[in-house]
Amino acid sequence: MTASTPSAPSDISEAVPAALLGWYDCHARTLPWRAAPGAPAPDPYRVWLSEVMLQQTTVAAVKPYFEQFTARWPDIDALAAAPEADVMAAWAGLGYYSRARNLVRCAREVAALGGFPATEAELRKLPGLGAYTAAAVAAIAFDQRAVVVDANVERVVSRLFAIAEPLPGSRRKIGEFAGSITPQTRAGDFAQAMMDLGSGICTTREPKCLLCPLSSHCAGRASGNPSAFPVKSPKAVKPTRQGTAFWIERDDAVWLVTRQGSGMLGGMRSLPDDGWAAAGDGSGMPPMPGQWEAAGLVRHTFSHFALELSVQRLRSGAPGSAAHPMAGGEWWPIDQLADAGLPTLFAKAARLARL
DNA sequence: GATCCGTGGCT
DNA sequence: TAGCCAAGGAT
Repeated sequence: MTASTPSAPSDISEAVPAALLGWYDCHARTLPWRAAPGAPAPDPYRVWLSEVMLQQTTVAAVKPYFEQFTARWPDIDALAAAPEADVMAAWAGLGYYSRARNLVRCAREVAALGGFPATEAELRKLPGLGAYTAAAVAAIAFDQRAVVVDANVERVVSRLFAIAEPLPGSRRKIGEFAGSITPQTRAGDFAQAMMDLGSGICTTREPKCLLCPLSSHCAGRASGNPSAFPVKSPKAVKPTRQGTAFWIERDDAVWLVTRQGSGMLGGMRSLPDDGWAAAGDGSGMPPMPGQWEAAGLVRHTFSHFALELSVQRLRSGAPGSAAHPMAGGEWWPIDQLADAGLPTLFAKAARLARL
């Protein structure tokens, strides 16, 4: 490294982090899981929990869940001791439910270890921690120098260096450029500063270059059209599937099942259905004979397909007149349905059936 | 590398 | 408003 004055660094690998951290010191967002710029690192448990919740999920959606989780399970030992079903129900509505299953597994592993490992490589071995989350926790909770690359960083770096190669093929190149501007110190602040910049300034549409601390270094801005970066491959169109869900009611209770496996909504409580998740085109066959009535249609869009869910309702008459219609479920009091932890699709279906 | 896996906010 | 997309991970 050639000589350069700290006040006016000439090399981009020094100028960019210096400018970004200076901006962050004044403009950092205040978030429930975050320490102030320059402050000691926060509790690794809270950093980890927030990072998992924030995977593909907006800050606005995460905030209430983070508050509820930390109030109910204030530390790793409390979460490790929680029944998995309670955690799944508490996660309901947040989506990507494999995160909740891995959250419980991870909590139990970490509790058995006596605490979180403090290195990126060890963190990476834990369930639910991929390259991004391991780097983020290492940097934010343990002040380890780690190259943290999420969608924000991909966007900022793609613009800063005007990377023409489209995602996802450009990931390796983006990682190398990100590494070139990641400082040796203040790793956590740098990572969070990149995310704040990507979230509030270097936004997907109409980036606010006039407010950007990196604008003078930005090749994307110099190109005249920073919004053109990152270049992305066209995405596939979502097919539409049809399915049917069944509202079976008796004695002010409804029959709920718990979904098996790790597929769609795996491990979550739900209404019985006709297998649309696996079959792609549900048979519509009810699980038992009776006077079924159409309660309506729910339209719901998942990550990779849209669903038109027909909701069929059966009010089976005299209380206690029949045995359970199926094995593997439970009668749930309808006035306590909010506590069942139904994923959003089935919460919509239940709302329809109760009208 | 490609595919599967949710949801809600924003424009 | 209908589409776009967000602090990704597992397989």
